[in-house]
Amino acid sequence: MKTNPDRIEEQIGHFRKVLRKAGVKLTHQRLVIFREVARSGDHPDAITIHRHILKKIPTVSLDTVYRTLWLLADLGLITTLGPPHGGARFDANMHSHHHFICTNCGLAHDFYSEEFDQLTVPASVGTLGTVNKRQVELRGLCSKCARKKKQSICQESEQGGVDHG
Amino acid sequence: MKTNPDRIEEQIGHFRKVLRKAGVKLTHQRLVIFREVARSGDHPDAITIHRHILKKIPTVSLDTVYRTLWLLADLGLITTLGPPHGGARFDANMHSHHHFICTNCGLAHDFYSEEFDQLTVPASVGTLGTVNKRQVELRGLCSKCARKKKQSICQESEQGGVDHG
DNA sequence: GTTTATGCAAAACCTTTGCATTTTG
DNA sequence: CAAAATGCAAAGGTTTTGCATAAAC
Repeated sequence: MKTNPDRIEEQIGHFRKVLRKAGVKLTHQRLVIFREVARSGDHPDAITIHRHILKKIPTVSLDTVYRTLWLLADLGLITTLGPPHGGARFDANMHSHHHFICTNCGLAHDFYSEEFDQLTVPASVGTLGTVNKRQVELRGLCSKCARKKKQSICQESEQGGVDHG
Repeated sequence: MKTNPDRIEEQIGHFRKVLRKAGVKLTHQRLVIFREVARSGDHPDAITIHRHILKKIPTVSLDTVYRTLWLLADLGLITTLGPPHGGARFDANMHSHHHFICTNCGLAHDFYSEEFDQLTVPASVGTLGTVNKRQVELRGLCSKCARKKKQSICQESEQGGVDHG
């Protein structure tokens, strides 16, 4: 489960297959961008990825990086951290709680669970730093978006829709 | 544990105390902004908060909302969802995994736990939507930032420092 | 009264979009 | 060769900053 070279090549095989199946062209840029995200274990943002890609393809543009990343996300080859795109979101609930997050519209709903509050921090995490807060993120499709998707298309929702070209 | 009026007034009492203790002025704007974040259970972004505040203080500016939100976060009165500010972050690790997130520098490190992979989704969440992914977020200070804080100030770090005035 | 916060305007970002050119299948 | 992706440049958003005015202690 590490980002070792063998695993990355395995992932790239899958990447090629998914692109072909989706009828999407396999360009050099797309391959290098995907490899970069797969290689780096620290969940970089678009600009960090662009900086790294520039060393391999000096002419690549930032907007290609963005377009590719959202394409890969749409194809299910990568995911994003936190709520789907948009600005910082704030939370005044300082009690131990957890979140259900809709990966389509960004809805974030609190819920409570004594079981989740008491999760034991794995020993391996101790070497990374000090844990102040344990929070479970359950990600999926909220009922509203599920309904809309069923009807036809999920284009609008309370917190803003999702659409990357 | 709901955002009912009583609980909010209780939170506001705490809010006043923390501001006084920190030697920070208690302005009308700050009070209204804090109350708005406390009131809304859906973790709004700055612009959504601003829109709501405008109904109560028609002259409030968006930059005051931002300044206030980050101030409240620094005072520990509110938190942010996901990695601390910055753009979208990408993850090519499609295996079930979990994150340690440094709330200071934004470092996000994967770790694995069979126990965490198998968390039982509470029944109450079923009404919100369909869960595709369960992911635990352990939040705290990474060892690098802890070291820097100890030395003097944590001003710089790999993924960008934190400093809101 | 002094210090601090606000509002304004402008700047600095990050992200997306339209279009001519290049590349892929 | 047709269809699609890239790079460029420009626009669209969001977030931050400097400074005069206004408000809190």
